[in-house]
Amino acid sequence: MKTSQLLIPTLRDDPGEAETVSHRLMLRAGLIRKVAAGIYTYLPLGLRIIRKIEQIIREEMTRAGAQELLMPIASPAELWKETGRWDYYGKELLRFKDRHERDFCLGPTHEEVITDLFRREVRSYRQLPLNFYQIQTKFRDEIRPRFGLMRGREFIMKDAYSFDLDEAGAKVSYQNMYDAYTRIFTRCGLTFRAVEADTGLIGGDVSHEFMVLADTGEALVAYSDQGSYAANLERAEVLPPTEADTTALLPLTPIATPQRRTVEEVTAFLQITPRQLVKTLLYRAGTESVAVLIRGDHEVNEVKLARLLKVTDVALADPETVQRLTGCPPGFAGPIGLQQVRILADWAVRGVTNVVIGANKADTHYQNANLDRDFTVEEFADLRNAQAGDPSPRGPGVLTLARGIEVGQVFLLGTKYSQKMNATILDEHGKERLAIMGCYGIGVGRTAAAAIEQHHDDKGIIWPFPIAPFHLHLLTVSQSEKTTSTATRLYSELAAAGFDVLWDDRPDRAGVKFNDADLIGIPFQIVVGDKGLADGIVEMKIRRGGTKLRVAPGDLVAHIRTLCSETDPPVA
RNA sequence: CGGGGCGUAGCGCAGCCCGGUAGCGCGCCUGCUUUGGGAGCAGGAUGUCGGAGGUUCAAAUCCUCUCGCCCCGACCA
Repeated sequence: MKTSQLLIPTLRDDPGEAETVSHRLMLRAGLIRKVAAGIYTYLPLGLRIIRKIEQIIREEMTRAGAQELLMPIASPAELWKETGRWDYYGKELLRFKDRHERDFCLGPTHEEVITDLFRREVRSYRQLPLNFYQIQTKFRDEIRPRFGLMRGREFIMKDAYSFDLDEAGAKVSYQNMYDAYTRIFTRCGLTFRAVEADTGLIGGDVSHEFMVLADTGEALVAYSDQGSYAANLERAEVLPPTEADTTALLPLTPIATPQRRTVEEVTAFLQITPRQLVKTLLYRAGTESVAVLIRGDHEVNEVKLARLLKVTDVALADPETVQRLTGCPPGFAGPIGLQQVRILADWAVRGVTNVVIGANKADTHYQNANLDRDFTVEEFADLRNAQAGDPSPRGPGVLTLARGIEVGQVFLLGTKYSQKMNATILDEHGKERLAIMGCYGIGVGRTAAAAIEQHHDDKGIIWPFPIAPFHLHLLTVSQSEKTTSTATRLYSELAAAGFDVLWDDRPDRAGVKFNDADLIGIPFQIVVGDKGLADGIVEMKIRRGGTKLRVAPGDLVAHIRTLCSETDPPVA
């Protein structure tokens, strides 16, 4: 295609609204434009990238035996009420009424719709396993959309749903998708890691997230430096401490700590380290309040806490509640004499002696508090975030933390949806059984954004070849008849050889074209101009690394073929 | 929802404190020259100053309300 016929509104300046690299470059390279917060138009170049990623997804989903269908964006409330998610999903679910005052929502995910289809249309185990997928626009009314396509409200998602007769089959389907995702992200040229994940609102038992490693990622990943263990920090397990602290117990002593509330303030005031202090945090979990004891140098993992308490959500108690339960303002709560709530503790609290704790009295702490002697704990559990240096919970090594962008997630759902919606099939004995389900998502736009986060330099984007909007960027830097005719010939030769070619045929100066080309980031630039043609060559520039080559026009196709096969990632 | 910031030409911004005919750079249009890393000269077009109300002889500027957007946090496939 020719630049003169495409809308590619590149920007010289960084738009003020964008902070992250991918958001900025997507706007500057003319890939997207914002319509409202978290809602974007894909311009021609941006759409081509989306389509390339979709194509890779389709090929791999087909290879994995999944079949494509397309569900509606709007779905009726009744289906959501069947599973309870009409109430449970909260404000993220965008609801509206039709002209008959019937409740509808825009689909944030499609378990209900696909399960409804399945129960109506599939009767026999002979038809299983089944895996349906679609690539479709989703809507989630996110609290805070941000970073362009990274966290939009409206976004393109590939979602797949598997149905099996039994657990064993479901696990095969799950692994099958896991493998397909690995191929997809590899083909997209991404450095990623599959990590164990929490299941959140979707539910189910087993889940992995595919994380593209990047400093701008919103998620934290803990992984073993030597073994294969890797998990989202929300999920990463921490083993109980193995060594007992045998320090001699000292007498419990109250101590005035005026206005010292935080771990930093108290430890600085008493000249102790954070691990010599045990925090007492009051949480609201459903209708209950609980106290959580945790070492001063640790952080409570609220996902773990919620899972232990079997609630969907926990939050720190507000100051009034703290005052009511402990008799003092926040900052001085402690386990001694705490009557009205259950006291839970992280494993690590068992391994420390002579610690500082709050005294449930304003401006007062205790020193040398000791478990069992001075206070008791109802239950110990893994309640903290893993930290760098913690031993890997499974396999060798210690944990390292890194940031990641979640581009995909796979879930083994079990019967969570099939049970609520009564999606049954007949087994070989003619008996009804609940289908075992899995679901699998990929954020298409987010994958594009993640690719930019991983592949760019100070001049612009450097697209991995397989998802580049075009393979080759033909730049004519002279307006002469000779240059134009050579370019015209090359343009059709390269297209005939199977390459997607963008020809910058604008009458602009060379510098403008070079800068735009670097910004847009097509992997190979081919520069045709009078200067080179006088020597009988055209110039090739490899965007990644900037290597320049001089090639005779007649050798160009063969040359690019060789280069492509050497490029990392290779042509699919 | 809490905290912070911003809405002035297509983009980036100044002007606002201290009220007095709306500016700069880039881009855009016309012409000429130029043409291998964001050209030069000359001429030109483009604004409900986010919106509503108020104060005032006079509001981009002061006051009130409101809408939108960005960032941090809470939240989240």
